[in-house]
Amino acid sequence: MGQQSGKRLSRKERERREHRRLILEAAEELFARKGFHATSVQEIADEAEFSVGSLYNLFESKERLYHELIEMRADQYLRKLAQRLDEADGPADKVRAAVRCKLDFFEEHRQFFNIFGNFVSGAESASPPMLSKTCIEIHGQIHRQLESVFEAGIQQGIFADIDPVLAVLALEGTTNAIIGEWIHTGSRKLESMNPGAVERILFHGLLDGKAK
Amino acid sequence: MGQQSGKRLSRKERERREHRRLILEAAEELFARKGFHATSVQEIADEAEFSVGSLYNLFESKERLYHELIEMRADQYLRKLAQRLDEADGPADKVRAAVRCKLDFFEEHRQFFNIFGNFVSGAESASPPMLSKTCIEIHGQIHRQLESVFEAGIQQGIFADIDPVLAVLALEGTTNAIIGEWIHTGSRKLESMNPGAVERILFHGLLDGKAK
Amino acid sequence: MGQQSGKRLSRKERERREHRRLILEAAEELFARKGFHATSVQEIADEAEFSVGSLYNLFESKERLYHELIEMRADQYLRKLAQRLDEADGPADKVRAAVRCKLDFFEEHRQFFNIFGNFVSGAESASPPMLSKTCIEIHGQIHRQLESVFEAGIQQGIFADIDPVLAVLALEGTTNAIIGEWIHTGSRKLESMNPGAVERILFHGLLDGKAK
Amino acid sequence: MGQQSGKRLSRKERERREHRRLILEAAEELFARKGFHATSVQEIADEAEFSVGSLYNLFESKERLYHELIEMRADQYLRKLAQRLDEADGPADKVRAAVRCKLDFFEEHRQFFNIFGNFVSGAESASPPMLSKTCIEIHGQIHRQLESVFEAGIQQGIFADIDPVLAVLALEGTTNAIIGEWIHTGSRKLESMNPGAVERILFHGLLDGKAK
DNA sequence: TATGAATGAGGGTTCATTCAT
DNA sequence: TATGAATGAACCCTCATTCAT
Repeated sequence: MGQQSGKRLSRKERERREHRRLILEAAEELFARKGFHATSVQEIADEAEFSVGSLYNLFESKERLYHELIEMRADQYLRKLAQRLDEADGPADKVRAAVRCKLDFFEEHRQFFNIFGNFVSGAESASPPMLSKTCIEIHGQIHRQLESVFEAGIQQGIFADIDPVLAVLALEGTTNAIIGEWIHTGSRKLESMNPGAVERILFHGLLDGKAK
Repeated sequence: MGQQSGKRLSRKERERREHRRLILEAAEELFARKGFHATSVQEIADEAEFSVGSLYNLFESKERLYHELIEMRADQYLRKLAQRLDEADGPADKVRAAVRCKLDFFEEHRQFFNIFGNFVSGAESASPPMLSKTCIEIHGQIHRQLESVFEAGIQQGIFADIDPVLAVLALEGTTNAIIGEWIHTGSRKLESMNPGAVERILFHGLLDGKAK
Repeated sequence: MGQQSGKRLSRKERERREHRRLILEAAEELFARKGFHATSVQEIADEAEFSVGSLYNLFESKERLYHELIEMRADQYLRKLAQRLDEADGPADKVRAAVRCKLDFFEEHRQFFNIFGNFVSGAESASPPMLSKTCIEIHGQIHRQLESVFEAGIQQGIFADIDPVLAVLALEGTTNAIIGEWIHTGSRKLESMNPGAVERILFHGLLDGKAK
Repeated sequence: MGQQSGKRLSRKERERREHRRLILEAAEELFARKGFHATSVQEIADEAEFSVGSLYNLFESKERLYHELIEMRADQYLRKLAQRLDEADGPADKVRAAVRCKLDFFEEHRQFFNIFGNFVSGAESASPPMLSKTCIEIHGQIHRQLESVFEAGIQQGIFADIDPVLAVLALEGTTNAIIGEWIHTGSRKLESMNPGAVERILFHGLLDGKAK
């Protein structure tokens, strides 16, 4: 009863999800700023304007909340990346798409970079142990997708005969460093750090083309 | 008092430094493995075979200990890097030296990468806030050194006309990703991740040279 | 309003009582199994298939619910005991009736023994403090009834000249120990723990009759 | 070094034991009065005039503290009982010794009765689940000792041919009821509840000897 | 100087109770 | 009236830091 038009979700259920979203947002901001251990459940609840009890009605534990936060954003990212790769034509374009997708995503969710980015460097230390598994898996998925792009490009003679794993590390490492620099230098987008410049360096390297 | 002859350090002072070193070593291992918050002062003291009281006689606080640990290794790294850059001839060789220096250093001190690497991505989250300042400064010093290498290389027409900041990010990001992969995939040195392969990708990019 | 004809209880009132009964039953099982503190209001509501809100509409508090549970069963027991004592002829028979009544009652309601039995030994510890008063009163009523049986038996020369208080304690203590043993050893009725054996030991004591 | 005369315990170790004793005493009083769940660690620490932290330096957990408390007193009781049984001559005397030993012990440690006595009636509900095992075992030890006394007495024709298990339950149940009554009626020793009266009722039963 | 027991604020979590719907 | 989400005080426990010895 009542109008359940498109969504067929009860009001209760809709509210529940909204409240979860609000808490996840508050948590994202705090975890990103202070890290997992230094953020208290009380702070998250305060920031989201709920009581601790309510938080625990919606999430099993602080750890599980962190987990869900990462899974939510990571899924979002994975879906976006898959779509952009799918839309792009040919290996070179797919690499460009991957770069742009990543820069776009983390420009919008730069808080999340501080949470997820930690794992890029293999530093699982700052988070609950159980978590690293999830993060490693997600990184694995991203890497596998990109590796297959490079493999295709190498077979087609577009890319040089470089180990695809290494190619992915160069791509991911470079973009991570750039995003980190954005965040760290106070959020303005540096002129030179546009996708074009990144692609140029990835595709052609540092050496002067004319010199070759 | 006592003999201060050649070294102009008293036995007391020498012992003091040795004890600090032992504690810093124990701390490095634990911080790297479990992170700052999950490592207790008691554990560090136990591992180093001192009492907590002694630890506090030698270090102001847990936070300060972490600080000093990073400063110690970072200084070591900075000195080594400066020396290698100095020894190398010409911008291209200096870049090769920087890559090799970094891979060498973190292969020997991979524990330290889990501590210091966290800051690479701008993620100060996992550590006490005061700390990030030190780390940012150190990263700043490294970056400035490398930037001047690239500036020289560009002026000499060896490197393409790329923003040196971006070039440094590519260099640092790629090497970070590789080191992270080493550590994470269980410490064996992947075949393709030798300095030569890294330099190839940095210098010539991903595209097939013949295609150009 | 509504039909109140024969029973002079409205449907509302009848439902109310039925719901209270259902909740009390669920609570009895849980309190007996897990104790007062380890049983949550939520669990009771779930077990009885009501919401917590409904539970609180019917009972003032968890503590009061516990209270009423004990009062309900204790009244039931007191009525049954009074009836059996009334039906029995002479002090000795009344004692036999008391023993059988108690064993019968707690065989049927062994869950309740875990709740009420706690007070037997004067141990009010596990329950809310306010509760002990009710329990003490009920124990008092039982004891007074039994004491008057012994007083009569002594006056009639049937029982030895023992303090009736002590006699009641022997009767109650022995039966409590037996019921506790039943429950504890897993619910089978031990061969030797029949009312006859209990009465034998209470009436004639441990010493061999022939030896007298 | 220092004088370690009789005890060869360091001062540190002696203090440690003394502090444990003080906390156990405070805990005994509170657990006895309010039960396990209703007693907070903070309260115990306050009562013993230590900080919570100190309590946790000396005891693993609240549960373990409770455990140790029971084990300590129960061992004390078991030793005393064994000694008294050993000293007594013949089954009848041993039963007398058991009664007196129990009344003496719990007169001195009536607080402990509220903790340990709970288990007499098989009501394990009020305590942490792990605990009941310890208590059941201890009760088992006591019962086995007493059962063998009755078995011997029956074989020697001193006791009537009653199931020894039942005889033990009568002995234990009766004494429990009496101790409970002592505690509950405010600690004065009732005139009629002297060991002699208890033994009389246990040995000769309720019936008037002349009537037989 | 070296020790480690003592401290207590702060952590994550639970749950009896309330109240808007 | 029936519901169950929201509340927050209180729980047990940890650990960086201090200080008497």
